Amino acid sequence: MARASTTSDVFNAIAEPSRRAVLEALRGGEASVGAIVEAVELTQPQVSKHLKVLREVRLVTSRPVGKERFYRIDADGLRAIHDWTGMFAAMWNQRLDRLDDVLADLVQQP
Amino acid sequence: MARASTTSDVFNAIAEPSRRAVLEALRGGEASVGAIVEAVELTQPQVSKHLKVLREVRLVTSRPVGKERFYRIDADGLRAIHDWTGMFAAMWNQRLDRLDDVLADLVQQP
DNA sequence: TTGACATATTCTGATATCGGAATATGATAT
DNA sequence: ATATCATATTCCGATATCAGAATATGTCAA
Repeated sequence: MARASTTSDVFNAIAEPSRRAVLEALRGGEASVGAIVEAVELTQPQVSKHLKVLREVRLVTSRPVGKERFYRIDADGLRAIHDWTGMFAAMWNQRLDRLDDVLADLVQQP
Repeated sequence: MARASTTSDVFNAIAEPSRRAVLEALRGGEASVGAIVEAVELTQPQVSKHLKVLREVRLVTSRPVGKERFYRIDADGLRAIHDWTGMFAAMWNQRLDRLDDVLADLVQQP
């Protein structure tokens, strides 16, 4: 048997650098496929294929608008990975709760 | 071209469920290969091969003790993934709620 | 040195995955 | 209906990756 299919596994889905790039391109919010194609430097079919994988593991959702299709991040799956790596937080020494830092920074800005 | 080699990429290294199992088996601290083989249900050669990958991306280090070899987690690589997923923390629903609470509190306090 | 034990490596075959090119689907407008 | 634009899918060939079996390396003890 070979590796678990990328389709059913969030860890595998983000193992691909291009897919991480797509997710990063969506950090600002919704974007059409065309906008993603411009943001990351990939061809349209490549982006569509990566989006399909991300859709199948529920890392993104899409919404049709005219002939375009807007994608947005559904971050819960990423949170699962964050939590998994967080299991090992006790093994790195400084700054255990980075997320709290982020929240603190946000709060500092009125 | 196919996917980036698992050898040079921490994301790929933990994309494999067996390798995550090995890491989880090491949460308690150092363990010999034999102990890992018993903890996860894999053959010895499989475990050795997965350990090799984990070594190459620096997720584990090893230390010889007699004829055994003890492995331990080097968690910094996991921290990189933790940080990457943390980039999307603002998009987690629960955290957003929490942020809303924090902001509401701020507004309440003059 | 020989034997026993622990771990690592090499080989093989099956499958998954990628990029690229071509093509298909779907929506709107004329 | 047809053209056009946006996106999705299919086909291909090359490569990566896995599990399993066999074998190699290395360490200690008798």
